[in-house]
Amino acid sequence: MTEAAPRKTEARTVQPGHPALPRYDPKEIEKRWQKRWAADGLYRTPDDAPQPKFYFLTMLPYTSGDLHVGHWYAMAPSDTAARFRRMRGYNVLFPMGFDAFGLPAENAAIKEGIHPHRWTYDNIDNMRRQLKTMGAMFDWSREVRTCDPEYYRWNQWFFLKLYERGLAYRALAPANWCPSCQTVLANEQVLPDGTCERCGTPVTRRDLEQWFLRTTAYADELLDHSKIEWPEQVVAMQKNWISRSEGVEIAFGLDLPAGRHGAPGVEETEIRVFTTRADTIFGVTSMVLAPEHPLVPKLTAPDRRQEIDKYIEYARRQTEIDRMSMEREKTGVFTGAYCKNLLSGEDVPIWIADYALLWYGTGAVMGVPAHDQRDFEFARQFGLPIKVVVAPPDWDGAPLEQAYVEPGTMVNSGRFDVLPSEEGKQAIADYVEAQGWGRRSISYRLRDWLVSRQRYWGTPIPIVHCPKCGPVPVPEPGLPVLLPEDAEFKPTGESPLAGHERFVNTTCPKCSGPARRETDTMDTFMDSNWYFIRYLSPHYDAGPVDPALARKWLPVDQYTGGAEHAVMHLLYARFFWKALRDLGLVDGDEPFLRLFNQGQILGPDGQRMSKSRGNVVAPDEQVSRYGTDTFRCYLMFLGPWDEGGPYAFEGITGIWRWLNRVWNLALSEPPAGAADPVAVREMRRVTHKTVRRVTEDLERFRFNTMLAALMEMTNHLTKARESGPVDAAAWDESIDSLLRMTAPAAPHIAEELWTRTGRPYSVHQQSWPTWDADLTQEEEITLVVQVNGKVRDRLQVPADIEEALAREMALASPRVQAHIGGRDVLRVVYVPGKLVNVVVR
RNA sequence: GCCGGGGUGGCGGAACCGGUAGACGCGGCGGACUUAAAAUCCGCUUCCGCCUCAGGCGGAGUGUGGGUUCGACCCCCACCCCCGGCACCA
Repeated sequence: MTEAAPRKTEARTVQPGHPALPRYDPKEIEKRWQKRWAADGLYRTPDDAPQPKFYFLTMLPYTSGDLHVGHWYAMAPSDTAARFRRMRGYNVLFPMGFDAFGLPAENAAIKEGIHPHRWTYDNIDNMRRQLKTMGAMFDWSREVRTCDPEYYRWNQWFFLKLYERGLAYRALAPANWCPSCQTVLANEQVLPDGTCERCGTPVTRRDLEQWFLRTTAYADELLDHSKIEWPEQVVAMQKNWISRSEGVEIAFGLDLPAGRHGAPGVEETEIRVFTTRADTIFGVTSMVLAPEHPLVPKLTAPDRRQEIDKYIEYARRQTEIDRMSMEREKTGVFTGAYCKNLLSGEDVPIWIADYALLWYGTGAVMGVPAHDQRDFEFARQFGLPIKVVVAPPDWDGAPLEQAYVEPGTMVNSGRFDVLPSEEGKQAIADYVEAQGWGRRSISYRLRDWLVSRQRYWGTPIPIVHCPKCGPVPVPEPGLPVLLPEDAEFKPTGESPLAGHERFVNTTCPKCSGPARRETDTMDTFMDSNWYFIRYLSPHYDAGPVDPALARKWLPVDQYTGGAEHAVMHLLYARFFWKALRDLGLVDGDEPFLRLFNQGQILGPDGQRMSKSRGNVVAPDEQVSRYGTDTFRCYLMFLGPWDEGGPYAFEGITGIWRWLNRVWNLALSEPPAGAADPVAVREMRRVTHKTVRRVTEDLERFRFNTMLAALMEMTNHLTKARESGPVDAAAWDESIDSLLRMTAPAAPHIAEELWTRTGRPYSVHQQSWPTWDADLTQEEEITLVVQVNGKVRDRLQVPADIEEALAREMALASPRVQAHIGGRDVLRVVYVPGKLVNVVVR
């Protein structure tokens, strides 16, 4: 590729009062520079550059096949910020890859008869092509595809490391089952309304042997975000999701009367509950067990058995939707058994009810209707006594209309009476611990991550089930356990791999006897746990990452992506990183030091874009009409990046016009001659102020105001040129800065103009301009004069005006005098450089 | 219900640390160029009222109602609405 130069055949536009200029033709320019940059390896990130490293990561796309506006909205501003970093002297790593495993590939295969492998790789090729039209500085030499065996091999390797450490385990558990996807889902993948986040089908429960990763082992550490700069919103969502509660585990005595033993030999002598309200223990009037609680069959009275069984059956049939529906009346059944409140000595009837959740706390709730709204409703429903033990202020002993959950003074609580309930909480916890009836404990809402999936297009779990040895890890030389190409992948509820004889039948690595492979595959969030580590050395085969490069590049300095991943990817990835840290594979406690969530781009109607609504904006179409640079800038100009918002087709012309003005400005000779010194100083002031504004805006990802500042500068230069001779040096400085500052947002036009104005290739290897604070000083300011806080006059005064003079001028203003109207001046407030406020009355 | 974020012209949005509300852009209106249109360029454009109307003057105004302050889009209190998340978590 030769140096770009204006060609004779080019179309020209005539500017009023200016010689004919070549026309701005983004199509031609953009294609040409993309080729040149690729040929020159301009965006290859060296591992050994002397500059400080900066790892700028943006979330990789799922291989849906088409790059939509949402991708552009996420990536173009990220690219701009990364380019800015680079110009500021950092060695910036800005990689890209493809999240390539997952259900859609399989569904497409079933629907259209294309193999998931083929579907995925075709999509990758198309998306890579589309991504390249963005003109981003992605280092394609580091591309990662998560469905490549050389990638998922390390998923398996990690899995085995976690398994060795007891962080991966298999357990029988009631799992979220999507009848449509025919697979289990992690809790995070069930929407609040109880439907599958992928297909919207109501999720049901199934008891299944599943693989889990022990995320709860890191619950407390995951709750600590003090080492990272993340949006408050995401931090709040993670905290909320993990939700730590401090309380006490307390035993209730279980001494079943003869004849009440459901089964011979009930060895348990207690039921343990978890409570955060130990202070209310004297108010317990029922014990509520989750229907699936293991003690239930043992302690149910024979005459209650039928009803209890019916209720258990009813509870397990509930979909998440039923179970979560609001305003539902409390249901439950009495077991016929009692337990003993060890503190009060009272007998307490044992019930089962589905508002007690097996997985939370101990799966058993002490029912305190007076001080817990759920228990209150339950007691009302079944006529259980409501015993007040924490007196509300001014309580006259009347029955409560609803649970009183606030602190108060303890009553009816034996030796703890009269204590403030907050103190009572501690006193009772101490007492319980001293008596050996329980201990303080912590419960989390967070549950372990269910990672196995009964689907084909994913990473096979590298375990062999041997009838003699049980589950046996595949030894490292046996990795990767390859996903067979020729599987029948119709969903049956069992993994499609289960029907693949050659895959399933194997020998036990331990005893060499016949054995069967695990046929479940891993959740695709496993892939996104560490893809950013693989970018560093995508083809390294002695480990998941070249350790030297891991030390150099990790952790990620800046991560950008959508907030929808707050409690899935972003939580799993933090967990995973911490596990890797403890395995000695990475250093540091957090994978992503800074996070920024862009908002969501909506259709022109303000609704989520969807084919069915017909409000989808096709990026390719916008690009072919206006060019990549215009489209990139427009996405950034729409509004604050973290807010997202509707895409308005009309507005893009504003950016288009602006880039054309920049084009004309840079290529036209300004009128020569002796320039007015005031105008020269003004031009330099505008330029240096703009450099400051743009720099500060880019640091904070405020692309919309950055572009507004560049437009203002452009407008100023246009006017300056119209209104007389221009100082050549000041003009050159302005154009130079303008082009450098335009380069991150509109890389192609900036490069073209940079070259056409005789500057050395490439603008993207130039340093970012700096500003001179002295030159940004205004000579004149507008002094606002207020009377009683209302603006009454504006005076043009020298910036360094003396206070006395300013006050004098303000009071002398006829407009101000008119508004004072002879009233007494009480005081005059002077704010240097801003205003004078005359207070009268 | 709880936790975050937000409510500013016709529209997207701007406003530093409490000091000119409406930058920048779209749209609209008027004008220049053109046979014409497109494109481009220039001017005006928060609302209301008034006047001696190329201009000028006054009032109101940042979801609502209060408060603090010389001065509030910004701080405080109460409330309404919108968006996102969580929601029987003991």
